[in-house]
Amino acid sequence: MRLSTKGRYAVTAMLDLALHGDNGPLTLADISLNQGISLSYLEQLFAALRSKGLVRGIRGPGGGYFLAKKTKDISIAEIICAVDEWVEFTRCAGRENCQSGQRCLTHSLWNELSSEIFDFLDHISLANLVERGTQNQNQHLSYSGSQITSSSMAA
Amino acid sequence: MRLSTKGRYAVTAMLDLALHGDNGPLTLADISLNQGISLSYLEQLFAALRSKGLVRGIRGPGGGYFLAKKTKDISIAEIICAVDEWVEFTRCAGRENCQSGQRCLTHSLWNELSSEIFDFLDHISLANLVERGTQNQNQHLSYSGSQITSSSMAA
DNA sequence: TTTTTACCAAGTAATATACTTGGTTTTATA
DNA sequence: TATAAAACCAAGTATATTACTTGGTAAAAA
Repeated sequence: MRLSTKGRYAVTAMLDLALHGDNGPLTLADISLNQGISLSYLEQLFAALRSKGLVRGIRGPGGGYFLAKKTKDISIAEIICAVDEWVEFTRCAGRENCQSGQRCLTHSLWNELSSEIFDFLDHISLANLVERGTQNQNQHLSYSGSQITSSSMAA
Repeated sequence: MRLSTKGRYAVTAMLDLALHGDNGPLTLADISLNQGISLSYLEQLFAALRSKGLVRGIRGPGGGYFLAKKTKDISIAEIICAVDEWVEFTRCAGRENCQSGQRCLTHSLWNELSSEIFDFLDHISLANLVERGTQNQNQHLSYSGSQITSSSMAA
């Protein structure tokens, strides 16, 4: 998987868009100023976000970008995937030089962990983050994913 | 934050070590063969893992590496941090050109999300992954972190 | 004393990141 | 209708990171 600064830029920009709310479209120049990201780099990120149907762009004066979906329907995973692409690796699929089993086992375990991280990020929406910002400071984000306790895993 | 292929290599190698269990130390040459990672690159990764007290190396014939702690006491976050270093960004700390508030808000929201991801990975241990491997296939990993439901966040 | 291993340092090639330059459309508005 | 503001697009470049290479030294078992 990947999840580095590029995805962070995208999430930060999308958050900016979400916080701006319904005050008309927000220009990339504004986001560039707000977040300290170069305009052209934002253009590239937003080309990806647009192609994935996460934002809509309006040309001409008074134009800009706004979210193409409700904030509750946009997950962090979606945003990161749009710009970073979530790679599934080690698809050794049992054949080839994986006869020992050991290799395949670590691979499949990593793949599970990878998709678990995906699920985690997929269950946090932009709306969650925004709501979090408009409330008091001492709460934490939630993970409302598969409700499995640690006891269900131990032994 | 960062969490790219380098961290994946480290986690995969540590998993290999964990699965190997108590059958004496495992050589980097073995891991290199098992996981398809270059020996010298592994050496670099293990130098970091060793300096963080996650593994111990034994020199000479019959030597190799073994885990320096119990698998239940080694979290995925620890492993990734050892090789990838977890960066805290956007420490604009309220001053400078953050008067608008908007910028600081997105920054602090991202920082919260970042530490939430850290907590998530910090609550998954090597033991969890290994146990997962020795059981049947249809279970999922658990996140036994802060038990907050989504309802506690919504409005 | 030979071999096997960890350990170490200084490189390099390939790739990804973040940015730059120089455009073209579209569209509101003066 | 001309101008300017914006999205949109393509092709570059500098920097940093990733993954690997080379060529060692040090420790310890046989």
